[in-house]
Amino acid sequence: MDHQHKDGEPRRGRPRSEAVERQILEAVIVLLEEGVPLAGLSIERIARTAGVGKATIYRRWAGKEELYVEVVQSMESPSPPLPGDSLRGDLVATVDNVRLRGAAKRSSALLHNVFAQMQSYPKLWSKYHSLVVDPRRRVLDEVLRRGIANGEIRADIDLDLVGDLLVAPMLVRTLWRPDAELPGPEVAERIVDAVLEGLRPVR
Amino acid sequence: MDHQHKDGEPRRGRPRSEAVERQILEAVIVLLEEGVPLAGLSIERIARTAGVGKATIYRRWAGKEELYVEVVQSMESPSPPLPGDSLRGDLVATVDNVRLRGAAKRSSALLHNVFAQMQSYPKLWSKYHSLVVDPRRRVLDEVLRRGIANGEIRADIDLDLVGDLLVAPMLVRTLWRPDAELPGPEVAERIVDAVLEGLRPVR
Amino acid sequence: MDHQHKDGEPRRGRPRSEAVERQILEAVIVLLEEGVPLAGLSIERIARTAGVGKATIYRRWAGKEELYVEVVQSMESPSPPLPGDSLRGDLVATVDNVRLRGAAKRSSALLHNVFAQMQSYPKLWSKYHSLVVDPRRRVLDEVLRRGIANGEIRADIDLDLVGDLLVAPMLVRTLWRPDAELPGPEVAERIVDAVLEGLRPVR
Amino acid sequence: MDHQHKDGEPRRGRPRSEAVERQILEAVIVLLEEGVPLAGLSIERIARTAGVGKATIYRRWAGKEELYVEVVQSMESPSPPLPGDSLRGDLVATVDNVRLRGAAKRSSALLHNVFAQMQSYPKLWSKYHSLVVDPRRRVLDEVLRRGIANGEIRADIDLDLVGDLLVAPMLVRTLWRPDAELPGPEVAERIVDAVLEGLRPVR
DNA sequence: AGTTAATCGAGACGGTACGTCTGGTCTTTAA
DNA sequence: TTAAAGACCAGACGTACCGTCTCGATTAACT
Repeated sequence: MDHQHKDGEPRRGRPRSEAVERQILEAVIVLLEEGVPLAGLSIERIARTAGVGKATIYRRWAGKEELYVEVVQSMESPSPPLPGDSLRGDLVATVDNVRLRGAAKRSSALLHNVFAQMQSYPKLWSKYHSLVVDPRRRVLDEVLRRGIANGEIRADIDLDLVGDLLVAPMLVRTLWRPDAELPGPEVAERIVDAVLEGLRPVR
Repeated sequence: MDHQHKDGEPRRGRPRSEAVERQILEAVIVLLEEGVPLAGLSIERIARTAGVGKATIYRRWAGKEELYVEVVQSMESPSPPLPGDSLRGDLVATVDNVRLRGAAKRSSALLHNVFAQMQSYPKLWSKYHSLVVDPRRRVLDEVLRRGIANGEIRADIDLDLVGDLLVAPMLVRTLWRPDAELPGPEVAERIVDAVLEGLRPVR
Repeated sequence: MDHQHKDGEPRRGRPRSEAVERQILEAVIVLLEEGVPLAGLSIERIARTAGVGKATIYRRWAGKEELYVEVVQSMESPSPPLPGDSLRGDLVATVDNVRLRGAAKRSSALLHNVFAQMQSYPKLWSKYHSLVVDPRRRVLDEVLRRGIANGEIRADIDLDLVGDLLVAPMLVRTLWRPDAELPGPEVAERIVDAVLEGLRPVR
Repeated sequence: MDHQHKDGEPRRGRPRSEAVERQILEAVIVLLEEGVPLAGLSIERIARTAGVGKATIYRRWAGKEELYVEVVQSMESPSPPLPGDSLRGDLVATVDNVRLRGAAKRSSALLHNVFAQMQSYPKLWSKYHSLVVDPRRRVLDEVLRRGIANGEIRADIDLDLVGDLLVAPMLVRTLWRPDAELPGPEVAERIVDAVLEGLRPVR
């Protein structure tokens, strides 16, 4: 997000304050937590809340949207390590990682909204994908590939599709349900089991 | 959407023009198709494009959002009848119905955006759910229940979860992928087959 | 100042409020009387004081400067009629008319400042000239011409120059002296007498 | 202008660069000559043009206005010596000295503007008076006093008023006329003659 | 030769105003 | 009563300056 300079150059003038950067991100989060609807956020109001000049925000981000990506990024919890004990265990952990947990849960409505808004800005959406979604997807792919190598998963299957089968239900339940009841930790297990076994009755 | 009067009363004065109503909805669609981002739509601009006064819009809808629901609704294709030949056939038809087809495809970016925006307005989101999503879900539930009755699907399964397993991957691919490559008609088949059979190798 | 429409056309839409127009002009005067320096006036502040949206000001005037001309114009006292009894009497009345009197005196600092600022905007300065300065000058010219016709003034003299000889000292004393002691009513008489008689000792 | 230190003290640290001082003054003149309106001058722009940090300007002058006095001062041509041959000759020389000539003419618009602006800042205006206007006025007073002593000018006359009669017309023509046609060298003669002789027809 | 201290260009900082645009409401004339 | 037009208050937009404040790098004079 820092548009300041190509490194190596001597970087002149007063350096940007990191404290100010944190104040701004924090202000956005605080406002959303206070129930201000995303549409009610304005650069002007964010600046007022953060006790910061508008130019100080524009110096760092080109607009609201870029600021939002960074807010979301700053709230993402890092992927926990996989248990590694079994295929099922690894899949459950990976799928569960899609749920909103920890800091990200400070306000589920927050992420709900920020995500929604982000889709209106294709560039940002794809930036978020490459920064947050893709790395997680790669972890999932690796787990699945190991499962195929072990013979635990049929080899004649499209990894990309399977990824969606596992992750999409959790995403939809997390971000799309109007009732906003966030899924609990047992949901990942149920999704993984259903997808692994299929719907056919046990033969 | 019409806030005009309780029916039965004689309704005096100049009647509202239905042509104007169509002009307004059409103007929204035209603007979105021209690539105007949803955030760039304003009542002012819509009125200008439709050749209509702002008040004429406010007289019909309480705001942009309510107008958007009507736009989306006007673009939804009605659910086609199920083939009814087999469980797999009915599931494929139902899942495929989630894809953007026909009029809805006039501009996929359009729906993509309107959906995104809609999530920011919880009331609208739930209204859309009850109008569009829920009826389709009920159709899907019915198909699955018949499958259980036939013995084609195991009975010990949560219908709601299965619904998500089938629909969510299609939704995510349709609305969330940044590359915006819309899924083709074969995707529904692949999803249904994978979910029916599971990931386990054939025994 | 009204940029609205060529008359004759039917003029549609809500008409501009004259009350609002007065509120705006009054707000400028009130602020200046409160001692706000001209440099401290901003459209934003004027709008706030007048209880008016900024756009409402910009709809009428292209900027601060045009607004100022109208303020000055609205404060100009109309030229009083000439006594007509004698050349000297008419000249004294005309020169005295340059002094700040009546409503214009509400705050001498006001005009002092508005004049100063106006000089920075050549277009306005010349507009003010044609609206306010020139008509007065024409009155003065007429008085002088009558004086020449009567034989009370030498005929071999440049009217324009004489105009300056009479008016400039009063202007300079009114607007340029840093001590800001405004000239009293006797000054016009002394200027006229000195200019009429010349500096030469009485022969 | 130098707010640095009471002289005599040892003054440590890097001394101020005189070159920088000249660069700044020159930058102001260059910008004004390029046709930038005075209102378009900003400390930021002056600093940019001079290739200088903003603080370097503020270290020397408290604001734009103080800088302007120094610019004007640096452009004033020193009063030329009086011819001393006759009363009329000395008066013409003195009045002519009010005209913009020589370096001051580099851009008449420049002084025109700087003067105008200066009136908005009473402190500066009076500073300019004591530095530039008053000395000239004292010269004029001396000439007039000598004329009275010689019997060339009537003794019953207010010197201050006469000063204005002579100087004001030239000032007004130089700084106030919207057409900006600067007076030529013959104007001083005509003013002096008219004031000396008066408007009465020759008896 | 090293220290001290004010200077330099650069540019970040919290503010305020700019002139434009939109949101909703209100007020006019015409149909 | 509705329609189109457009004025109205409010307030956000992104830009430009204000005057102050750090930065690292000079540049003397004083140790």
